[in-house]
Amino acid sequence: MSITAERRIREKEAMRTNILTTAWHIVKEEGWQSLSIRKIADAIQYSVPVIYDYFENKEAILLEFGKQGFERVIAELKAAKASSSDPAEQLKAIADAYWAFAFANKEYYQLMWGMSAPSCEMDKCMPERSVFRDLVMASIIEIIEKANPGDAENNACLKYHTFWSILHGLISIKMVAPADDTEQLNKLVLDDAITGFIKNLKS
Amino acid sequence: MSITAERRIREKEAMRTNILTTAWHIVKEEGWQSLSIRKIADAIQYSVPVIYDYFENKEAILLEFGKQGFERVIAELKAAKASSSDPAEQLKAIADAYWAFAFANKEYYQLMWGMSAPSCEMDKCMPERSVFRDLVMASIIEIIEKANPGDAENNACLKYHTFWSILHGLISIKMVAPADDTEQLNKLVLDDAITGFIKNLKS
DNA sequence: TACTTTTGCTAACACTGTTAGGTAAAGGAA
DNA sequence: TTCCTTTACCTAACAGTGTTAGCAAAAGTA
Repeated sequence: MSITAERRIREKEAMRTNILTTAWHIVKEEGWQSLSIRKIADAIQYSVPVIYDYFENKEAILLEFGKQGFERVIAELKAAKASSSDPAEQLKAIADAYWAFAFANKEYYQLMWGMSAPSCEMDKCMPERSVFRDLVMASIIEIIEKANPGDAENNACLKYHTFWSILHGLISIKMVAPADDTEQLNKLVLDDAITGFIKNLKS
Repeated sequence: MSITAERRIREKEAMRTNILTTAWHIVKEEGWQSLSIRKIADAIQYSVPVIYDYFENKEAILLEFGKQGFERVIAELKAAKASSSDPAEQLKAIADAYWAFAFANKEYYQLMWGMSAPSCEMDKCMPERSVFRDLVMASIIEIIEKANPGDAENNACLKYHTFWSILHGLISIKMVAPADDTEQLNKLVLDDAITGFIKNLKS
């Protein structure tokens, strides 16, 4: 490969990330609803069709952000799990990390869980979501089984589903209808549930 | 009021409901994303601006459906509560009714909880959602307190939040990423939680 | 009959996502 | 350097979207 070809690949990559970061700025300031190809083109000072040299269509851009979101939250959940070896602490850390991610990056969360604009088609094009689910499920079930070694396998599965639906439920309720006085209450709900999952702990 | 004026009011009302039912058909067949004023106008065989004589804008139409959705689900939850006097049965009936409503009317549920197209602005224009929340909260807390007369008031509130976040969490997870093998598991999660809320029952 | 209100339309504006087709620059080969 | 091909980029357009201005015809009222 010639020297110029390398530079051109580099430039192409730079343009791609330029488009993405510019789009992200727009979304952060105006929300998913008002992200448009023309706004991106204006912001990067190129004409509209240039965008289509780097992304097949608008959905491809959204998909890229969806991927990013899942990658980031997976990383943070792994870190949270690794922050302790005590099952209850691990579950609390995971809940905290997921909660923090959701509200520090509402745009990601909205996109990932279909709470933004054109997310109906997101389903098929989002293997990341399935990967995320399986990963989280396995990880949490492992924690719960470690804490309750005598339990049947079904039981851990049940507790995982309960844990995860509480977490996701609290977050998505708060995200769609924010009420300011439920902060402590929500923490309490989670803590209560977690200690419930662990109360058969051997030690 | 003259006789013709009565008829004209009646006709105006008929046109309004015609617009709404036509829009509902479109949504049922093609989803929220592809509901447009022009499609409605085509379907009712009128020109586009006629729609604006009956609704201020598109959002007003969506809002009307949102209102409808909340009214219906409130009615069904009331019926569910009235179907028994045993607290555990009441909670189960409520969970069942809410679950059934969500999946029998996905379009309503998506609109009501911001899982469709232009729902970001829905917040301000949706007192129905607050009314619904307060009503359900009071109703469920009453059931839980009846079952656990010795408990502190806080405890019932906690249990309500847990119950509702599990219910909403399970539903919205299943709605955005449908997995077919979780039907029984989800029921089990709910039943388990409910018996947990009631286990201090006096009788 | 004359006047007013309502009803409904055509046409347009300002946006969307997307693409066809052309131009000029850049890269590689002789 | 010259020729050719590829890439980069643009203008202009198409088919949609929500929304509105302005006009013609019908209906109601006096």
